Amino acid sequence: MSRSSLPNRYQLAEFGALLAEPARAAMLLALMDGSARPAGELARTAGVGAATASAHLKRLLDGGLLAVHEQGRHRYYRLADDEVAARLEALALPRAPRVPRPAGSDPALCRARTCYRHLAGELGVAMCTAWLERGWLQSGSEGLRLQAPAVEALVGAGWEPDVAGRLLRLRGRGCIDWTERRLHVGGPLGVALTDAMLDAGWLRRASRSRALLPSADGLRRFTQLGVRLEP
Amino acid sequence: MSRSSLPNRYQLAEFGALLAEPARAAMLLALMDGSARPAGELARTAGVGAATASAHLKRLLDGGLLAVHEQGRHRYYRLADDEVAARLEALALPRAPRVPRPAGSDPALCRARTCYRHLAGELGVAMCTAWLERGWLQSGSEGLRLQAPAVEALVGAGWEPDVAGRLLRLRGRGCIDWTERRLHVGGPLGVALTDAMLDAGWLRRASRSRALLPSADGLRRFTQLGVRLEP
DNA sequence: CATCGGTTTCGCCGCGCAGCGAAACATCCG
DNA sequence: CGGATGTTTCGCTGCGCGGCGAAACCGATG
Repeated sequence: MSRSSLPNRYQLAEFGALLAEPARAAMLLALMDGSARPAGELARTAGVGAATASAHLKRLLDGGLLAVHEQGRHRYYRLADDEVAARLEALALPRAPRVPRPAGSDPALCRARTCYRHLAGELGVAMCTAWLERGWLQSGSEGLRLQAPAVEALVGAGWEPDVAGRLLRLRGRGCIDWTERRLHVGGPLGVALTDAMLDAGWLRRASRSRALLPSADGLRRFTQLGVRLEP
Repeated sequence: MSRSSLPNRYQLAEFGALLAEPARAAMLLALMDGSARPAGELARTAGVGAATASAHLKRLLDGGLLAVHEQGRHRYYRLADDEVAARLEALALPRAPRVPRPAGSDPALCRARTCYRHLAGELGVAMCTAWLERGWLQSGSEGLRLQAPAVEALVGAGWEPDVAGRLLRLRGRGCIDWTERRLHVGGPLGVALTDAMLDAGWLRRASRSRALLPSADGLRRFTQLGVRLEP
């Protein structure tokens, strides 16, 4: 049991090499808030092509800095663990104990966020739970389907009937939220629902993060539709 | 005043690139104890040629990770500041507040050490101070010269007369100790004195560090010669 | 003053790797 | 099923840079 475990020259060099490329550094920084992001988004963030990004992500994965979560045709990359995040933070802030997460991305402060274009976070989970409970969502062999009473309620809340009606033909997929570890509505249905909520002004995208901010009117509407946020 | 200063991708990549080469990583690790080492020694430690090492040291210097202290024809490199050391330690130990310095190199525990082949550290400073005070060392325009009474005392302490006598022809140079910030005897005289003390068994080299361990007999001899170590 | 030893500069070689486009592969969609 | 989208693999090109030997530079040495 050695008291202090300084890395040897090769371990240190290997870690440094992983940071040494601006594209990789950009990817790591983008993931510092604990989010999991698909390869394509990281490629755009880093400013490189998809092929290049894939190679970088493979290196970071092999190097143990990233973990991957496969979901359909997407591959969500995130930092491997808190230790990696702590190392990266240490490079920036030599003496500070821990840097607080950016407010917009802190799971405790961010009640809603996008999970690749559909609503997730606390609000997404609450909506899924409530609608399953009252039968507005039905889970079948092909996934989640929205039911007619939900459409009526949405039209009653001001949505265009054709927009709401189209939702009946879309399938949803149960998606486990990273931070909540509970189910929410993904798939085409989840995306369409989220897009419609954005159009209706119930939600607003935060500028540079994946956070979604419910408006005051949106919160009222959600309450009307049976979706309650715990205080 | 931004509250948390995460580096941008280029700063992070630049720092990583400096670590990315095993030779550079070895140099940095060798300097983690706060020591200042000449370029040649670092080249040997890293296992590369002098030319290659010089290029690496230049990069580390330009990158702000090292500082250099020119002393005659030697160039002593050390970590630029505590912040750099803290960063490197953080890479190894994500959560530990600070790693204690290796015992052998801790200035508080190491009473004597070599400053490029001559005696430095607490013991070196004490010897220089005492001998200047009692006139055994004289500071002239050409540097430090040992005086006859010192030679007599050394012969009385068991040194060969010709070994001790040769010291009269050698010049010493006042050398500021890094950790003590006080004068000690460097130059040919300092080296010859140190070599003779090693031969006489007053000092012993520590295996893998620059520490010098005075023997029990050595401590007695130093006391006889007017050199007192503060407790 | 001639010499020696430590260090840096210069010139060259060769490897590693980042970047892209094209193509292959997988998944999802209506 | 056929088209669309996200991702990885493959092949290729070019740059960056680590390595060394030779030579230049400088201070120290006797």
